[in-house]
Amino acid sequence: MFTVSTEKSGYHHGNLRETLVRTALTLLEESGVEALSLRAAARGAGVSAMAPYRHFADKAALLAAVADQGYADLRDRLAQADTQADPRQALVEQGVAYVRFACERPALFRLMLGAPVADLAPNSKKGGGGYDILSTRVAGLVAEDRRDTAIIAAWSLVHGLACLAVDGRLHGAHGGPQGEAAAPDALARQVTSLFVAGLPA
Amino acid sequence: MFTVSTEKSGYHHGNLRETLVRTALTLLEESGVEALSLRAAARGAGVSAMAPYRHFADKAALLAAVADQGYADLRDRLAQADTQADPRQALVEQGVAYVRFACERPALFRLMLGAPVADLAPNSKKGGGGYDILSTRVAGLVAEDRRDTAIIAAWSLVHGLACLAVDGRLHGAHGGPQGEAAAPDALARQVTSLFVAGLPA
DNA sequence: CGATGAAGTTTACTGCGTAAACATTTAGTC
DNA sequence: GACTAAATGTTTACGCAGTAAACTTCATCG
Repeated sequence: MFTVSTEKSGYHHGNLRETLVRTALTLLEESGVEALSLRAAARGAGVSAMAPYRHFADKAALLAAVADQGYADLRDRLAQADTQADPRQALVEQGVAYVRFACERPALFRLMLGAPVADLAPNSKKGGGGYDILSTRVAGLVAEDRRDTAIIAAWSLVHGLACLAVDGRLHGAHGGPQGEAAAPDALARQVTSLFVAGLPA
Repeated sequence: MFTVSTEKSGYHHGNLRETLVRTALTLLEESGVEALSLRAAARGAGVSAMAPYRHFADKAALLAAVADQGYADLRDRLAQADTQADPRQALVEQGVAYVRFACERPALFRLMLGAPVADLAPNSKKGGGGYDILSTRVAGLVAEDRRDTAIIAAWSLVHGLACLAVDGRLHGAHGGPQGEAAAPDALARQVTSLFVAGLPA
């Protein structure tokens, strides 16, 4: 039997894999993607530059592991937001939660839902990250023949708003002189409300 | 007066800046972002590795120049799509054009509308890339008090769908056994139609 | 106790972005 | 036409990145 020792014993770290993922996530969120390198993660974990290769095939594999953390988090948030009496209200709250997640953790959000980094993240596609929570909620709101379209539309709407907000494309040439855009939270609520209101029963 | 000689004369290239942008765009679209380096662009232009620095402050500046090409292209496509009698139809066509652009030139689309690369691209924000075309069309469809919301919603919707399609997140756990997702074109039409239909007059 | 294999280290190679110093050409002036 | 300055390319060099290969340490099992 093997004990997954959490101690470090000088030479052997004991818990490198998890430490690397944690370090990488911190690096990502505090200094951006461009600061996230295998070597930097190794440094942060107090280990030699090549050590990560004992736990990850390559950089993409580490990124995938970090992304997976994010999928679980996002899923939790959506599930939390979905606890509303009114189904339409629940959908709106999911949208707000999605956008809020993106704005609070932009680099992680981009890693998770931007250009695919590897096929190694189990939850990277439609099935993960709480997609089912969103789609179930939408499915309960529209007739079966428009169900698929409505689900994709709902996801597209909040995903698009999240991307635009995260990438700073909602400020500039809008209303006011210097276009002080509304907080993404509020925007998410308005936009998803508009969408939900227009949804055919 | 100065003649912008298009000839190359051995040592002096004569037209390096434009050649670099063209080469970079080709590299980007044929081999992806990761293949697009200053050095690769220089190689493609048949010039030394440092030559690009005479025309671009850094890599970000070159990327910004490439992106600007894309903004003009996208703008043209939206303008073209907007030539429809029925204003709602015109909006739908704009959405389809937006998504089609993204799917046909995914790497360029990501460069243009993904994580901002520099503030050097004149059209990178809301004001460029045909944002005004979309927003004008939407503005004509809804009452003034919901105008701003509707504009952002419309952009979010098509932008989100474009991102999801480009990043391959519309396949997988959907309808069919292996989820043969509908063509993004068709999806775009369905989704934007649904949105337009639900828009309050 | 000694072998085995997992986990870490060192060394090395290539490509990248960038800075600095140098070389070549073109343009503009006497 | 020769002289000079500015623009444009080139060479050299540095540090950092990802990764491959060979070596080292150590915990475990027979």
